[in-house]
Amino acid sequence: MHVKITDVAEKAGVSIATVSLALNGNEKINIRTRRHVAAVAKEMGYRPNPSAKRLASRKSRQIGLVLPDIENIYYAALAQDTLNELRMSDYALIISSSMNSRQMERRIVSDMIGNQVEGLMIAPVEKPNDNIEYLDALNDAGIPYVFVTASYPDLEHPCVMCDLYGGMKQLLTRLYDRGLRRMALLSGAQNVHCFDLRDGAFMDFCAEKGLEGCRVYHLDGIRYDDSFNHVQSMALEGLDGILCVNDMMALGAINALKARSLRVPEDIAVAGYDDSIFSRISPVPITTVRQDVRRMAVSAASWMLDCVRGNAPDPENLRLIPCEVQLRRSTER
Amino acid sequence: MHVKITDVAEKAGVSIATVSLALNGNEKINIRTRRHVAAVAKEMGYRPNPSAKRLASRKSRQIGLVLPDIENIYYAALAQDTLNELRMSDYALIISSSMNSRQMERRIVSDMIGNQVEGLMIAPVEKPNDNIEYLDALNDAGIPYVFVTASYPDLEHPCVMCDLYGGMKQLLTRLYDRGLRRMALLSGAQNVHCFDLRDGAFMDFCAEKGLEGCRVYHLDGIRYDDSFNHVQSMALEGLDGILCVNDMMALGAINALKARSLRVPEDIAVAGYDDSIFSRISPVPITTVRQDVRRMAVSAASWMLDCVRGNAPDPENLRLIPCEVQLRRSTER
DNA sequence: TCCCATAATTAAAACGCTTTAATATGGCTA
DNA sequence: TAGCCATATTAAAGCGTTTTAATTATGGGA
Repeated sequence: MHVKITDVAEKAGVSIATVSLALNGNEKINIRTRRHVAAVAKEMGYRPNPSAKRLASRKSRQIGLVLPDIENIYYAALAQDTLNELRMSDYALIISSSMNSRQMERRIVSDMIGNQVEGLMIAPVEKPNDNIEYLDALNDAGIPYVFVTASYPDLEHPCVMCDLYGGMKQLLTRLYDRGLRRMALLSGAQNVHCFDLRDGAFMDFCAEKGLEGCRVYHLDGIRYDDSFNHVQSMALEGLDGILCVNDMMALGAINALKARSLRVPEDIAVAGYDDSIFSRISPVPITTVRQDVRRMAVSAASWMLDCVRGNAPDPENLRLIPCEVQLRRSTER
Repeated sequence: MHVKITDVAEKAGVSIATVSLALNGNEKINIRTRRHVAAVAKEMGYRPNPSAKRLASRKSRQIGLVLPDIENIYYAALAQDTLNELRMSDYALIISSSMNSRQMERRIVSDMIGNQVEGLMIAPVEKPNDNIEYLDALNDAGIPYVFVTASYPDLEHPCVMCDLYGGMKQLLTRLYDRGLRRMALLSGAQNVHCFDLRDGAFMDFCAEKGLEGCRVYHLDGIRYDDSFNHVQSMALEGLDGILCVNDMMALGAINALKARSLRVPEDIAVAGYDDSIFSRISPVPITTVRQDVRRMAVSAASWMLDCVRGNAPDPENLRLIPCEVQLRRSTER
């Protein structure tokens, strides 16, 4: 039914060892033999059985990507970019999504280990203090991993992420220059690194400048409704700016402010984060901070490929990726 | 290093055949032995090598999902739902995205075949008239497939999708009842089934009601900018409604109308499709048609699982899934 | 006690590839 | 001409399971 290596060997008049070596481009095999074998294989439509290949070579040729939420536009972009990055390699990408559940994340990682991925790229739901168990499992199994969209300097894991702290600082500087003095940050759950970083930048900045009355709100969720509902009922006295950890939330804030008959940016400025489509479709274009997701994907994938291929991974790939402020009308006063 | 079946067999005091059969729940093995083996395996942390398993049983235990664009919220939802649906099965889902390129789609399908998926779920970029080549390949390889979010009655392929035609008809009926008589439909490229269906419903409806001056525009893309730019420059005389094939485009239309100092819905009504987040975050909540993506994913996955498991697939799963109109303010006059 | 049917277990043959150590070939040198 | 060496090829031993046919218990009836 299916053509296998023995068929190719027979037709090409060589041994299966030669076919295998030739097809894998082994230099030991005479170049003319290699070409001949390749031609015969192609003619016969030979496709090596991946399971057999994996078993014999003890490599799964698979890399896992664990996402918190594939329906989040940001992670979807990460998935697409990673897919593209690995497409030309001989590694397949196995994508999974935990729906923001730590428990699910653990199960997924466990399944990935069971499925013998050679490496794992993890965009963690939370700072993995109590996830360490699965890191142990990864270490025990000798599976290289890299955190994406997260960074844990204190835990010394390989991480690639954008400089959220720096991005927030830059944004604040620009807003400060525009005269904003009392701002609120609508953030996500505490102890989630990507929020903690921006919370920290916010508080540090306010402390540096001696700004009073600035405040961080930790919302339960980071969707449109979460910020909309919150802004609808929050105390706004004296506030001249609302920052959000993503653009969709910023849009929620804008719409809630409008519902309260407040104008953006005249009465109050609003800024988002990520430079996603939401910042551009807003009735008032939203000032935001651009994250270079593509570059993040490329760095993480390159690092991962180095690891699984046994090359010395380039530490350059683990460097923080700078963010860039995009000023738009929502903060022009 | 890694514990394998021989280790378990030795420790349990049985043969590897017994271990294999026991672990796979074969009734031939005494229930006590099964339990004993299971206990030993668990204690030793035994995880069968998936490659060996796949090779020996000649099953890859993998199902592929080919998407046109994973960054599109609609397909991302489909991916998540499918992932969830297969999670409890013993099949892994391999997700890939073609970035709306037919060529890429072909390559992906080819790679999936090479990777020996047992079944394929395809959300095709275009009506597969010239894709038939890869369908041949699938048939030759005996790989069952099902189209999702697409339906080709004339080609007689298994398909699961929402009733886009019916949904559009329902929407038009509601709008007609509200007095709309001259409408424009902003659609996507021709010969893409999911657009063709709605275009057809639109034209059929207009013909039935004898509406003059209704018109379908085939835009190059179906993103925000595509509709925004189009509406910015299109002739609006006498038009009382603009329909779009998704909510993001409807939002683009609304914003473009606003830029032209036209009010929605007072001056002109706007409707979208999908009932996505965009219809709710709009300054004017958008009337739309809800597609039950989850149900579509469940149906497709169930059908696929039946196929790969060798069960007779339930034709019920291939039935058109009804759509539901969501009336919102953008069409209230 | 013996036999036989039945239940439970196992030996051994795949599965289709990789990889290593060994073999064959054919100059070239001494 | 024998001996070497470099190059090219191959035999054969895995890799860790599943699966089938064969073997070995088990126990109830004659």
